[in-house]
Amino acid sequence: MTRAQANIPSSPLGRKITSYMSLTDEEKSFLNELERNVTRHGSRSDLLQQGERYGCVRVMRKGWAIRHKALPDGRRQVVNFVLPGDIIGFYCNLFETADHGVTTLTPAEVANFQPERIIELFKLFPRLAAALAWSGAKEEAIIAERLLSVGRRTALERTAHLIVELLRRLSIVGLVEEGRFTLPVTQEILADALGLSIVHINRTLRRLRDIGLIDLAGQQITVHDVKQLASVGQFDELYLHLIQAPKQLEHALDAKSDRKRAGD
Amino acid sequence: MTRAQANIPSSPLGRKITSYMSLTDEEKSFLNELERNVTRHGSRSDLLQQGERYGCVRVMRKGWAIRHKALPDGRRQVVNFVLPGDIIGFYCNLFETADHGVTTLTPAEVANFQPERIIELFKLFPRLAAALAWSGAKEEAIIAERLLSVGRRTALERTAHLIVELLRRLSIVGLVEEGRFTLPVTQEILADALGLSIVHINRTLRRLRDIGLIDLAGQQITVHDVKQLASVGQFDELYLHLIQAPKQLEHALDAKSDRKRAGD
DNA sequence: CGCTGCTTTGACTTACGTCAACCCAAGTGG
DNA sequence: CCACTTGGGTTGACGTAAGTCAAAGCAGCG
Repeated sequence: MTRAQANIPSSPLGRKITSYMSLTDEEKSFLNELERNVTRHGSRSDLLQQGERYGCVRVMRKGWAIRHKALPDGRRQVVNFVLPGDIIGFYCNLFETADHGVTTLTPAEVANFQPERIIELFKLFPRLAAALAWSGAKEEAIIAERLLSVGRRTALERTAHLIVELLRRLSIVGLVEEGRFTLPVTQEILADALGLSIVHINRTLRRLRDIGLIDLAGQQITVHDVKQLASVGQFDELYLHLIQAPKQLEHALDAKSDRKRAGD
Repeated sequence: MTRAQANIPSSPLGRKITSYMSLTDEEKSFLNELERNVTRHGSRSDLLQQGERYGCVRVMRKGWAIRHKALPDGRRQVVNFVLPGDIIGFYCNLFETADHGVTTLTPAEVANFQPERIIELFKLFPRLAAALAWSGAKEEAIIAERLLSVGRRTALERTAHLIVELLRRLSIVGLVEEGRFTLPVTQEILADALGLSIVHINRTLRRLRDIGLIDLAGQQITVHDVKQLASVGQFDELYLHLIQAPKQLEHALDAKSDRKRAGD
């Protein structure tokens, strides 16, 4: 790996981490190296099936996917959306078998690497390990917030909340323009994400349109007034933990990792 | 720290990890050291309040607690139950502020340590770091399963499912005897955990009693036929990931950590 | 041009929520 | 020792948000 390549993290994962923590060259090149093996997948293809043995760790480079769980009789719950830059069940890879499936919603570009490399990462780059742990914690926070939605918010609130969440998450990776973004999702999938029936989601979206909060044209959704939509969904920024620097992390790691970084 | 002390992990956390991965003396004593500072709390006391800055990392030694999120208008969702041996929002401690609260349900004994020590742990004991990551992943899996419950299971199924989950989780730490265990929980809390109203939980429990699947006497609950209750709740062992050894983890860490462990 | 997969809408059903009592046990204080 | 409160549990009557069923519209596509 060349030095030049190492300096600019070309990996979405690297870019994501860089956004809240500065990386050493060694770390960057390790990440780039990790994401070297990229595969392409069609729309609606299973990257992982519930009950299957885990294969490799994956990072979403382009496209959308969902993590979902199903009951024996077919009822299904979408646990989370996998957006560009997201890791696909990072920790889950430590498990023997998958307790959920992962399916693409669009054609997707995915980076793959062996789980052993995670262990390697834990040993060689504790800062990266901690950063990824942080990232995993954010995922948990998102799922917990969805649980709050499904358990305690009304259909209208839930739907509004999800739209704002996606808007915010997509903004970070630069996929929103003036409140407009692509939502490559059928109403069935929205229903499964929000614990509603397909018919009810339809009516709820219609209501949001009628109120004038959103516009839907095919897969393009436009949010006219984020503030208002957020307030309908009782959206509280807190859980996304977008605040750039987890100071504690940065501090502690910088201060004491000088030994390891002496070579730079 | 004495050598003798180091050999037997007296910490619940240590015991938990030992159950699926053998620890070196160094690792054990580090864990024991971590849990040295123990505090006691009354029933119904907040260990952490939503919106508050995180203080320290906590491990539940004795007693129950809940992690919960609330909406501005008071509606509340219990995200998870914290049982003896559980870490309280391990990763969350990397965040600036808490997006959820933690409240004890019983008098509790809690071990506390500074978040910096996690960083230390990441640097000095990658195996422990990975083990804790695994443990965090299990927590995420539990929350995801609860999301499936709240989103897609009926009230009866949900309730049955939760009871079986608690039964299984408590068995691991030896708190179940012949299908009987203490459930230090009001119906209001059950309702908030399952996204139901308090009245409806009451009727649902009654139904479970009428069918003869459970017995409730005060805070003692007895499960007569776990198999049947599990089938009512569409309970699938998979998500708890109780399978002892995460082989991959154990393997990878053992094989390559010889350098570090040379001293033993 | 007739699939097939998705959305939309109306009519009706139902699981679950709300309201409002009443019960019971465990304090607690006069 | 007994009133009185307080926090929970239990039950009935009734309301409603959301589900189900069913049919019709509407692309895209071989």
